[in-house]
Amino acid sequence: MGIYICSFCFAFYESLRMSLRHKKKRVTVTDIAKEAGVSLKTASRALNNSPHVRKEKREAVFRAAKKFNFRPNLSARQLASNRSYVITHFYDNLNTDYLSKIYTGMQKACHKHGYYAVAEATDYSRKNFIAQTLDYASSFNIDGLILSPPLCDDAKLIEALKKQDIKLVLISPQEASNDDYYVFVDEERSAFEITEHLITLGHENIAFLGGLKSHKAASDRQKGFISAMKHHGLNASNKNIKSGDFTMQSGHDAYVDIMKKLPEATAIFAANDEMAMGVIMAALNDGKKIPDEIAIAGYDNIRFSGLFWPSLTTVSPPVIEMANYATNLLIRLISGETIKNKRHEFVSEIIIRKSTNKRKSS
Amino acid sequence: MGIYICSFCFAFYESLRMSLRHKKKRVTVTDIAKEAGVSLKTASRALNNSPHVRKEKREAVFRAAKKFNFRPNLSARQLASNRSYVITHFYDNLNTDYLSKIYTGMQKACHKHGYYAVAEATDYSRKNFIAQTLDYASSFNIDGLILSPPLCDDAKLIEALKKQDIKLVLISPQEASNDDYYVFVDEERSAFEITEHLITLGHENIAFLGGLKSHKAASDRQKGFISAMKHHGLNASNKNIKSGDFTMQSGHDAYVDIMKKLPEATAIFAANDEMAMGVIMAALNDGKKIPDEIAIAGYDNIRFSGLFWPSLTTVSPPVIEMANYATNLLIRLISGETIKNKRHEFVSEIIIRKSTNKRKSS
DNA sequence: GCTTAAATTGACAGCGCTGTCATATATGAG
DNA sequence: CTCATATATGACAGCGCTGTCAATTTAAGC
Repeated sequence: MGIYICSFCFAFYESLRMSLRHKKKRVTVTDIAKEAGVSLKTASRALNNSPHVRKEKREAVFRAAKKFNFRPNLSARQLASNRSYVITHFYDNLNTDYLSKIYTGMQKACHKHGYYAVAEATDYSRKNFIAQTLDYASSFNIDGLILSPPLCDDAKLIEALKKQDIKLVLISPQEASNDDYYVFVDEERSAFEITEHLITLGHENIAFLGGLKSHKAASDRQKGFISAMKHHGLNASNKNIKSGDFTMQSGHDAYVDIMKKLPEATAIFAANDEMAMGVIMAALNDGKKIPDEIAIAGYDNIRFSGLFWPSLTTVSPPVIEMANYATNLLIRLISGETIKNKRHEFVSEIIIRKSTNKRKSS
Repeated sequence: MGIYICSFCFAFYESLRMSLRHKKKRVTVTDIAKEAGVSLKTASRALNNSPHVRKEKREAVFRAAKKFNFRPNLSARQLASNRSYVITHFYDNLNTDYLSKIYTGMQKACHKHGYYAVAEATDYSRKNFIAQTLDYASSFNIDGLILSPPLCDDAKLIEALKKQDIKLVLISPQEASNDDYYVFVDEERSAFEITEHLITLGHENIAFLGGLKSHKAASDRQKGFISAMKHHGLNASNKNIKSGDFTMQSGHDAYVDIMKKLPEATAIFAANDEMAMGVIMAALNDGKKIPDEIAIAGYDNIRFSGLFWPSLTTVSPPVIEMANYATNLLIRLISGETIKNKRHEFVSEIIIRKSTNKRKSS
């Protein structure tokens, strides 16, 4: 006769052992398969939306999964399929606002497909930057990468990643090659629209404050401004086009300059919100009432532009949606789907706040 | 005789097959073990810093790992050890600046220990918020959670997570129980110091602009202000203590109020940067020179405070370091280490910029 | 030297899933 | 009804690692 252990004690011992090992009982595909009366593999197929499963069995599997509140174990899936289910956003950018929005968009898409979203800061200026990036990608066995400016414009990096067979989707590249997948936003159009908004309000002498020349977005915004002005028979020349460096300070300085050379200006459109805020501060300091004496518009819709006083009329690029789309696209690429449209265009929203108003006839 | 396949063709076929299956050749622990002349398990132990490995063998293993540029496969590790190696930051907060800093700090710590950092937005107002959070944690098999305000103050949530045996570390909880692990920063001390900075500059009539009463940080900052004033024999009463709601607009309004009731004020210390910026704007609008006619200090060091014009003297809480420490602590907890100090205090840095200066004797 | 305890090591199973490939079943053409 | 073809299903191995536990080596004590 063996040793007798009462079932209660045994259960107690087991539960103690379990709790010590921190193992929670997991529901596995096998459990689901048993419940649904199919094989392990069929259950797996059903759960992965394979088309080769008969309707009744598929439904039985989903019923069982729901009943047991089944969650696939990602680690096992990763190991078996030799994929990481990790999508990384590589960035080198201090704009936390922008980064957070990208992350939010990625998350949304990743969550839906059982992927992990990871954001990874890189030091672009580092010597062996590309080698380190590749090293990282292979060590974490990254399935796909989202690249935002400025990294998405590094042709060498992109080439190296492609060679490693890592799927890529770019966000707002300055220029993309024909075989790049990317999302972008029509800057020129939005700049046109917000300029038109100012014109509709009755402004005729509008100054534009541009950004760095090397920055494609800045020159697109300038193009939009110019064409809106011309379209309405208004002047757009050196006299009312200035340029700054995207900082608040440069917005401040530009205001002073504009008021000296174009004192009749009743509106200023700055190519980014920070400069617009600099303009606002200089204008307030100058004793001008905003928006009654001077209307001010920005671009980007940074978080602060809504909190500012007065709140800023600006252009809001749909960064979250872009990142979400890009990530969905990336997941489809990873899954081996063939994709017709390698690029997708987004349109920004014009957000009208308190810094612009009808021109008061003086 | 079998079928003859020339080795060249075979190699070609293999490489084609590999590339089609997207399988890169992986270096595994087995390879390392062979190279180092030890068993698989000993190599595994060495790589995991187990103390039960002789020095020579440990070194041989590390040499081999280095030679082959070995990276452990996290999925396999996760699966075998029933841990996810994922640490998640749950948040419900719109302040992207703060979130990014926390993420950066987590990343640093996670990277060092082979963990993934994940940030997960939650909707705190949702009805079944706690159930959903638990569901998420179990589905992703999360090892540990970082909680920041306001989630770190939800006693019910914390209790539910603890019951699930999920390790927790809190960042800046309003009040923590004795068995919580958390990091925090001494707000009162920093408020004291920055007030003292203003006093040292010669200011005597200093106004304090507080925040929401319910916010512990705000009342700590106010305490620091009061004790610094008293310590230097200066007045701190209803006359020079106002309160706002942390918005720029409320800073603006408070300035107007202060100048009406305390026109002799030469310095204003606001309990957060946004209100300080509102104060600056109102002061500029009022024709005051900053910092010569009025000095202004804030609190938080949000990204914008350095870009503002004039740049803002403020208190910079070491959020990145706090998150990094919290994550390291969490990893130690997960590893089963017993920890003596459940709490860790941080001290903020006072950042002196252009918005404060010596009081000009009028 | 021998004995005993402690430290070190290795063999092996198995985590939960997917890929492969062989088998079973359904469908359609004649 | 038969055979060929397409579709659906399941058995099984194995991804790379860690936990368990037994075997081996080393150190310590006398």
